[in-house]
Amino acid sequence: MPPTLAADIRSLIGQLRRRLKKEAPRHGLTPPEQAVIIRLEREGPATLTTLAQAEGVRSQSMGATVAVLKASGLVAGTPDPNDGRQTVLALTPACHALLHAHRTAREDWLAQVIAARFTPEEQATLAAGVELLKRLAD
Amino acid sequence: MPPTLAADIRSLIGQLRRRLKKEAPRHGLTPPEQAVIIRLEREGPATLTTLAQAEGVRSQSMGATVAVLKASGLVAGTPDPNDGRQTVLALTPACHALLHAHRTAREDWLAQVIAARFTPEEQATLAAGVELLKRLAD
DNA sequence: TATTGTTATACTCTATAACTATA
DNA sequence: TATAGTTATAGAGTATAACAATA
Repeated sequence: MPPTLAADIRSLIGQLRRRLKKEAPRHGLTPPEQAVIIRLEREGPATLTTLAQAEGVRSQSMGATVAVLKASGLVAGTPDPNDGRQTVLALTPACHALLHAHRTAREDWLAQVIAARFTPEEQATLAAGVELLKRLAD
Repeated sequence: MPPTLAADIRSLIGQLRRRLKKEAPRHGLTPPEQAVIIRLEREGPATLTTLAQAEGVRSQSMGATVAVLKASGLVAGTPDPNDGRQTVLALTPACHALLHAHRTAREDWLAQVIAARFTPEEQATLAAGVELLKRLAD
């Protein structure tokens, strides 16, 4: 049974994606929207093009995602004073507050499952595996 | 920085999905189609409902995926003699031949990347991490 | 009645192409 | 010309709802 690992990964990605999507209604954010918020929180303000490159999508696709977040009041854009073409995107104070409330209430389904159903050793293995999978995405 | 692992996984899934999709044109199969073929090869013939449950999608969605594979001549359905409602789906000889040719030609992009860019130790870590991620998909 | 599978329809995510505004 | 971003359009993947055929 040779190419098991590659085949496993292919199958796994689709299933995890659907699983995450199924939980999305809990916080009202789709997976791509979550990814953008996570990135802006960790790495600070960014432009549309930068976000698109980081997530591996076209600027048009990222534009659609960001437009929803702007309409929800979670992300705001301010014009770059040095370059009139660029808009710097950042999380709003309301979004920061929501993230904090969400975490203190332990509402993150995925984080809870990881904490509840995996031993510390397994969590370490999981983290190591995730780091390696990131390399596959490049 | 607490919920890093969960956030990493969320971000990772989307990126890996887009990466796999980008390679799909090489073999002419979309990720869901690949998943079905992999499953039928490993576990043998199955019904539409069984496949849908195993992949975590509705039977309507699986029906659409299988319809494409049937039209391509990779999957064939034969009526179950015991239960007239069911159709048993299986890979065609042509599909088996394609899979074999594909593997001997080492054309699987993902399998090649794993073999080339990961040490045996890393591959073991990767395999362990993938097993744990499978549990998350339940 | 319950189950298998199909048809119709809609929404999300992403892509390509064509455009505007600024550099 | 080149880059940042927008608008228009299309396709893949999946869902819900309603149905037909068989058990």
